[in-house]
Amino acid sequence: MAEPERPRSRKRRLDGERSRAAVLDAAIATLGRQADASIEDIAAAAGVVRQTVYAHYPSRTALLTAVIDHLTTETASALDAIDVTSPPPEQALRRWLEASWAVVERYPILLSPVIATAAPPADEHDRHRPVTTRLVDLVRRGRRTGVFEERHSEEWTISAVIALGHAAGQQVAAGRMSSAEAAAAYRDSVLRLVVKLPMAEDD
Amino acid sequence: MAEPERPRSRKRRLDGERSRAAVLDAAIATLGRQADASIEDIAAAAGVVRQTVYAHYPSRTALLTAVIDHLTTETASALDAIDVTSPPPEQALRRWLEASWAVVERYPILLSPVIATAAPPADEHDRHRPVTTRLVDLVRRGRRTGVFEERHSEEWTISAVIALGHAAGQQVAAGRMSSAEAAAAYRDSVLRLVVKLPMAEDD
DNA sequence: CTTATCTTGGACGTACGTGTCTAACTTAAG
DNA sequence: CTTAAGTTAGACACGTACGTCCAAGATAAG
Repeated sequence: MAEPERPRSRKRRLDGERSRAAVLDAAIATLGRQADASIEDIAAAAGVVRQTVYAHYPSRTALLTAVIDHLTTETASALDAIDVTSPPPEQALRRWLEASWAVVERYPILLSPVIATAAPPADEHDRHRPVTTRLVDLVRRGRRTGVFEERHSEEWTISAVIALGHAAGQQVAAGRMSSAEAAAAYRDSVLRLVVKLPMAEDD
Repeated sequence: MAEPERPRSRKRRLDGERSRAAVLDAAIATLGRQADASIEDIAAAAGVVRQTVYAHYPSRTALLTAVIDHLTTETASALDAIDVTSPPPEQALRRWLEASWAVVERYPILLSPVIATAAPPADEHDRHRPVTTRLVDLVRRGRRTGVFEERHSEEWTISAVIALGHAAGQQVAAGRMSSAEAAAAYRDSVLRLVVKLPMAEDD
């Protein structure tokens, strides 16, 4: 965390940083396709050799951690770019859905069990919590203001939104829907599920 | 399929069949919790030793196939018990949801990637298709009769229903919702998503 | 150009899961 | 009780992935 990145030695080659980034990208892409990909697979995808991976990341766990950290940072900044707190909840939700879909499309690994399962030893059980945090706040606000459905628990709403995101991502991955179709279906479905209807229905 | 189960040898011990069933049950339970459980794990859960598993199932793949076959049969018969073709689509969907939730609750492995991933070599890519087939037919009928939403593709509806089932199952598994809560949330959410609203909204 | 960094190839040890075999034992079936 | 079915313990071969070490070659930095 508090690492000043002190250039203590006189020579540092940007050569190294490039291959380090290549390995990280390859890990994200490869693990997104195959959650149990080996270091060998990742190295091949990065165009390097297994030992080079270990030169930058001491262990598989370390690489996994780096992947998750990178994704968390990227996602957080992508979601920070949108304002989700001031617009009316429905509008904010639309923006959140659009932004998060874009991120998921760029990093399909986010929908893979790699992230959830990769909790090393006794780390936080939800590393990607910083991402859903904004959604949680948004849902709470929508409920407080009376424009979001409150029939079921808040957590159910969150998990339903995530689950529909998974479904949309899988449709695209399976080639059964275009990215635009999936995005629209995802958006419409979530809104239909979350936003309270104009007139109250019976039970 | 057409195996007369001929008692060709003079002695057959029901002892064997009991442990065979124990292994199968243990495999279903264990793989439901941990998709990559070893034969050792399954054997331990069954109260036997690894070699005993191999005495009944020649390979891991064979065991997996047996698990899937068993689940397919069980699920099919559970869903055959309900009539999903004659009642009005919404009512039929309610029944389908209730029945399929009961099955999923009994066999959490159905929501695990074990089933989808376990396609051996060039087998059907969807072994559990016989289960969703009924849902597909039901959704088609509801669309034709004009009571189900047609805004997005049929396949999206199916995959959304499955995805919400996953979400509900995970909530229960994580202890965040009771089984009854999850069932209700699942049912309500699917209906809200699938059934056309009384009055057409704008775009 | 010199030097330290980086990558590479080769080899090695370890751990784990699969699948097979065999001999000894328990136990249900006749 | 006798016999064959079934389970067990032990050992083995095999493959795969992880992680480490080292020496040689390529290359960017000064």
